Amino acid sequence: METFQSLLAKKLSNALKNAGLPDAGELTPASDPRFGDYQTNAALVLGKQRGENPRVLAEKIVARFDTDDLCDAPAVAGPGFINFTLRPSAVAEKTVEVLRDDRLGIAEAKSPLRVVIDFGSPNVAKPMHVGHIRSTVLGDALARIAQFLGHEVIRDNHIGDWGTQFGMVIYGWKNLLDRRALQRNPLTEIVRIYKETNQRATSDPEVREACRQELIKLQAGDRENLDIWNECVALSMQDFELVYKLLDIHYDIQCGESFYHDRLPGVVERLLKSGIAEISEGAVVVFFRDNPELADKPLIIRKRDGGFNYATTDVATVDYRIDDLKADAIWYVVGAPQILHFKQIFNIARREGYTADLRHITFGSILGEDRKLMKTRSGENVPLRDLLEEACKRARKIIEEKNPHLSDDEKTAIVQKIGIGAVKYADLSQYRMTDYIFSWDKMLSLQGNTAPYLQNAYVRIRSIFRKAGESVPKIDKLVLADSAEINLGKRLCQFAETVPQVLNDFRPNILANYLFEVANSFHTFYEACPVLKSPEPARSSRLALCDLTAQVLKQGLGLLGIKVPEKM
RNA sequence: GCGCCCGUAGCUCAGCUGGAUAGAGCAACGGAUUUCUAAUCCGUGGGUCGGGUGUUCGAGUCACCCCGGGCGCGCCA
Repeated sequence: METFQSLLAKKLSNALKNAGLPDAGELTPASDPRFGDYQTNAALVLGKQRGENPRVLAEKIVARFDTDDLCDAPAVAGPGFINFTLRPSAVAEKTVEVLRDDRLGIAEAKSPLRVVIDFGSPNVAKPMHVGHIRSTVLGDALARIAQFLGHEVIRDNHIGDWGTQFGMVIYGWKNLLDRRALQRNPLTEIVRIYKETNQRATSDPEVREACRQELIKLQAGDRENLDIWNECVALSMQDFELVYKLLDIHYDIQCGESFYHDRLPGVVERLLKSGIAEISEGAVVVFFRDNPELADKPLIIRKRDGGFNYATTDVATVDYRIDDLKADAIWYVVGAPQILHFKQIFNIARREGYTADLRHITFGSILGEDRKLMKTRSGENVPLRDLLEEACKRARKIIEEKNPHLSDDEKTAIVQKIGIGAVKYADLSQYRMTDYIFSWDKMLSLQGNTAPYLQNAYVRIRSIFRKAGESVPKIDKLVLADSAEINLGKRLCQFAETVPQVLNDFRPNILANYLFEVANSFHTFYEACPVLKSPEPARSSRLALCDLTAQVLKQGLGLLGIKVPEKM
């Protein structure tokens, strides 16, 4: 199925050829409804290239443009733009086409990639907190979208399960552990012993040294320490799973840092051998002398004491993902503070001859109402599970107010979709690089660009079908007369143009904003155009529009990892 | 010192590769409901796009310099 955009672009290309001109500029949705539905700046670009009057060129192009019932005669406007307005009949036909397509018009990628997406990556022995929302939710949405577009996605949870923190955890386990507390709430107890050990270590050099020894024993394969480590990892994973279940997130593989442990010596040897790394002040270091930006920022891959670090693991991770998993691309959904680190890692990968497409997909922070990093009142990280439960609690309160007659079971199911959806949407509807201020009232509001507003549009449609008591009519012809109908139809046809755009720059907010516009157009239509009370053929047409709107909302939100309720 | 990100309406934010008179939502004000979920819709007011210089037919967008905020830069992850 072809979108209006690509149909028009082809026609434009033909017109240019017939006018003896090369392809130029671009054909995009109109910047303003006054200018029609699509516009091209081809004549402006060509005018500049050839030193000719753009308006004259535009006229020449328009004269050779075959509209073919698709749109009205293109109009030349302003400095030389060409504007296209779709004919309602063409919109009606395309809408039917989209309705019959189980992909809602969205084409699969021409050259599918195998892409590893690295997102989430919580640390063992620490509960997941707000800091993990963005990576997790953004990574999951990108994975869903890439997968839907036909890419082969491998979702990888790069868990922090092998850091220096284990020296302290093991020391705490051996000296401070309360077994009963561990049974009651495992992660809380592990965090407690970790924190307490950390405190002791800062003030007491002997404790610090003891922790170091525990870490060395662990890394040397000491049985007792390995057992403790294994148990901590398992308990932490159980805790992560609870959150993933709430968020409806799954991973294909969970290769944490420990997975790469025994590959690290080989990595360092290889880099030394190839001359990419060298020994400096007793450590093994990679310099980036020919890169002005990195010239004064070397990267240590083996410490003076022989230990490996984060950077070593990340080099090994690139190896595994490309050599073993055969990835064409790796997307790292990791916060902006690590930009430098990934530049270094990617630079090494290129020097080693890897050609895979490596992307660091960065994002900003979540701030509290005070515009500082979001923390609890006591200054701690807000546990993610608490936050999600709070979201559901608040959603329940609203539902009970608005729709008290729902059964308890119904409410519970709805509340999860609304509460979790609100948290996810608040994140995804905003450009990922901007820090955003976390506000319960805003994200759960029924007005504005929020998940509940979009979900409500869906619910209203479902309500119409319940009321009608009939299944969706199979239609082969739509009649679009009212401007609200035509606008909605156009909007729905744009779904296929919007979704692929997200991956241009990894911006799910493009899809979120589109869905908001769909819901807006639908509500306008809903006010202006009665559905069930209309005579045929309007009634069937409108039912079909409703049906397609519901499908686009459900599919679109689904691609963002957000569910829709039938009632709310 | 070097580098990265951000700065757009009172508030929260869109504006991908430079395109026409800069847009939403909230808040404010004014309307609409015998109607499929008013949980909505329609309308009004609101801007030196942090400041400046430059590049060009055209700059919120690109380059350079400032201002303000955040972050990162050999032995943490």
